[in-house]
Amino acid sequence: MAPFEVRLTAHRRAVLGALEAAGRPLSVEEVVAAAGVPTSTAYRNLSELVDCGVVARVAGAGGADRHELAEALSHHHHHHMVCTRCGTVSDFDPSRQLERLIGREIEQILEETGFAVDHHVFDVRGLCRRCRD
Amino acid sequence: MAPFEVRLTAHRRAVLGALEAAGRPLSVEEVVAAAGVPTSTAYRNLSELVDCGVVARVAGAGGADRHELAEALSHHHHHHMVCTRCGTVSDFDPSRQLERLIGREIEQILEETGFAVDHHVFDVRGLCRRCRD
DNA sequence: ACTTCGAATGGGAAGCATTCTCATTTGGGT
DNA sequence: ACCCAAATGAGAATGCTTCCCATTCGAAGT
Repeated sequence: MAPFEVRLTAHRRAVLGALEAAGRPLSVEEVVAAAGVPTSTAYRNLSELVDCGVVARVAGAGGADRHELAEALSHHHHHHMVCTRCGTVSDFDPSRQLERLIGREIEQILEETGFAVDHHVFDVRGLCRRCRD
Repeated sequence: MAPFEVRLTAHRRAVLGALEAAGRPLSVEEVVAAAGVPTSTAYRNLSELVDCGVVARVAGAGGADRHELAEALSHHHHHHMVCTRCGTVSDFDPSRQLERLIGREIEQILEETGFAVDHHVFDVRGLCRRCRD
């Protein structure tokens, strides 16, 4: 795999700061702009932070990946609303009931198919309020 | 956007045939191999078929996209199990109860955030039976 | 069958996001 | 202050996908 410990350098602090300030998944381009780090460093640092479990990688609208603070570090478990027009991704909280049901579903999958679920992705795609107008 | 009508040429028939035979989302490489069409044609045809609503594009484990027959043409609504080791994607059926709850959740999202959901993605990621050994 | 013309094809070039390379710099521990 | 592995960053390299464009195909009309 990859290292599970990394130094907390100024760059990485800046990257984490940008993600925290945004409170939503950012594209690499946005991270580069907000954190003021070179592109190659942004990519490398984001990957390392993902490997450490500090940052989560989420699929955006096009092919480009986005990143946000891992759930353990942010405040709660959540899912994503991906705007298929402007590409912006924002978070939303699922209901307790839904999460409970998803948990049960995952157990069933293991039983019935032998597939060991590591984590689930429940994202919705559509148009954000601004892009609907 | 793109054309909503396309000719049903031999190539496109081959592509659709490959997707139908597989019964699971295929990588472009797999489509090229199974349908025996050149890569550029596979990409173009898959995109056109996606635009027509005949084929659905689904995100795989790495950056590479996969394609399968749209739900309207296959047999039922389903979700995906993505193996993070071998990249294979297979389908599974969600319980009625889960789908009902998801529908309700989507209504709430519109009410509370103004985000108009077009469709939802509920995929699980983990290790398939073969890759667990 | 023959013609016609827009649609489809396909090989390669181009475009992007991402990863790799490697010489140089940085920083934590001794 | 010194050492050495870790981090940096500019550009090269990779890999997936889209674009270009000269050629071919095919459905509708004659």
